[in-house]
Amino acid sequence: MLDYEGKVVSVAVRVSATSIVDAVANDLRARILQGGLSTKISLTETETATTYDVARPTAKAAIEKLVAEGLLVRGAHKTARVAELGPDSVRDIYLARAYLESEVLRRLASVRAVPAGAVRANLDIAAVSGGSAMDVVEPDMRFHTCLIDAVGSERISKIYRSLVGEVRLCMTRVQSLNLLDTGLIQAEHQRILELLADGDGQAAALLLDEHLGRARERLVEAIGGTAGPEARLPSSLIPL
Amino acid sequence: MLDYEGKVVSVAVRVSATSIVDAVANDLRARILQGGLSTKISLTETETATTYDVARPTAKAAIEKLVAEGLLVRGAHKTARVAELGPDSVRDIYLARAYLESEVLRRLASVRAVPAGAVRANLDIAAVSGGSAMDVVEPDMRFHTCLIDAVGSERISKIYRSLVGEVRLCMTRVQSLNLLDTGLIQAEHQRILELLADGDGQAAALLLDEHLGRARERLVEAIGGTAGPEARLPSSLIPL
DNA sequence: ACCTTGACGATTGTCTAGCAAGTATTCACG
DNA sequence: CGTGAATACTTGCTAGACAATCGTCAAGGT
Repeated sequence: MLDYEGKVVSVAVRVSATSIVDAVANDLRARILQGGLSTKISLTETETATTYDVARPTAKAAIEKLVAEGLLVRGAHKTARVAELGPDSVRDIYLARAYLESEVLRRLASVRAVPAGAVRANLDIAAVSGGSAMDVVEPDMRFHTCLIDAVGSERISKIYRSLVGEVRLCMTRVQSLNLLDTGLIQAEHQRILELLADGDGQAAALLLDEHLGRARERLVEAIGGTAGPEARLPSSLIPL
Repeated sequence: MLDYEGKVVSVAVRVSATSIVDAVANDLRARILQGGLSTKISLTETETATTYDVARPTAKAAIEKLVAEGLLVRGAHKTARVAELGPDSVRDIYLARAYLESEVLRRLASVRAVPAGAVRANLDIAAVSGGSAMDVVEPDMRFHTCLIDAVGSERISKIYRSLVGEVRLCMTRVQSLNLLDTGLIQAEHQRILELLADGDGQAAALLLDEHLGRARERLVEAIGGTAGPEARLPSSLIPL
């Protein structure tokens, strides 16, 4: 269950000599993001310790790591659970995303920078057009992450990554991910890249606001909240 | 040394029933931000445990908390030290600040929102005009924090607070804080607030970029780097 | 003289064991 | 059926210990 065979062969094939608590935290995070853990079941320290065959302080540290990341929530003397992430949290996460990405687009457009990774990610979105809707999540995330990383700021990238973790967390809550048309996503991404090449940061930021706002309200609706007006399609792209 | 008398009276006067590790982390953070700890001295786990009279895992948790905040750095099996924060780190921190605050100003201007707390903070800056240069740091920080908090996003505020912690950390490295004229700071803040009231987000964002860019390069120069061209005064405000 | 290697101290990572305190559940009783 | 107390469970924290690793430094070989 853990990619860590015993304790003696800590350095065998992998160059990454991750600590035990990191290994536990990583596997736990993967299980959470994959949706294997519901918000109802409780993540006891002793329970996680026994499942991973580690001591309780180690499991405790791993849990606290994930709590700091926002994927788990825990009160004092209370057992940890997977974060709830209701409609208000989703809106807050997407608002923070929009703040970061809007400004990033403006600054990228001011130097007419079109990140190569984003172009490739958008091509990958088109490639999986026929597959499952879940397969589009990864390239979609990669597109936005590449935009953020293009500014070359260590802290901005770190901040965005924590937000992405929460986004993926609330996406696992939605089983049917047919929230958006793949073609629409790809087309809007393409337009954003074009606007970057044109140096029109203002238009790119506005389009991104639309893009994220629609995804946000669709996600809110899928979680159980009431979708806002941003959920509707743009008038120029409504299918006949 | 710790506002926590023994272990039995965990709830005595303070309403804040902080845990022991939080109390240690808070006091440690205060000492770091106050400049009481240099980057040269090493923060050993056992050392911290003995000074605060707690067990080693408790001190370890507190140290790891501060490492996660970015105030301490520590490699594997290596002792923790106060973060170095050279010129490149300072530029990265201020870049992230600028990204967040620029977009915040744009959105605040779009609804012509002028946060009352920011107005008050700027008045406080003018009030301490005759005092020490160190006294202007607190209202200055408060001005910018109020702008961020005005958008009402829990995550954006949290993100910004972590950046502010790092800013204050590298400010403690500079003993002589005569980096900027108090009058200039106050005047630019005032102009930003006016632009918010006018709804001109673009101009507010540009002025903020100048404002932060100048502070950033002055700070870079003060800690040993070579200041960029942003350090100079605006042509309209150069004193005769 | 320089480089490699070995040893040693210091520090961290992890474990075991346990006690105290707080929370949640359950069960008896009115 | 509702309420309060007893109980089990979980967490917060401590003490002690051992292994692994890093840094330094000295000894030895080339």
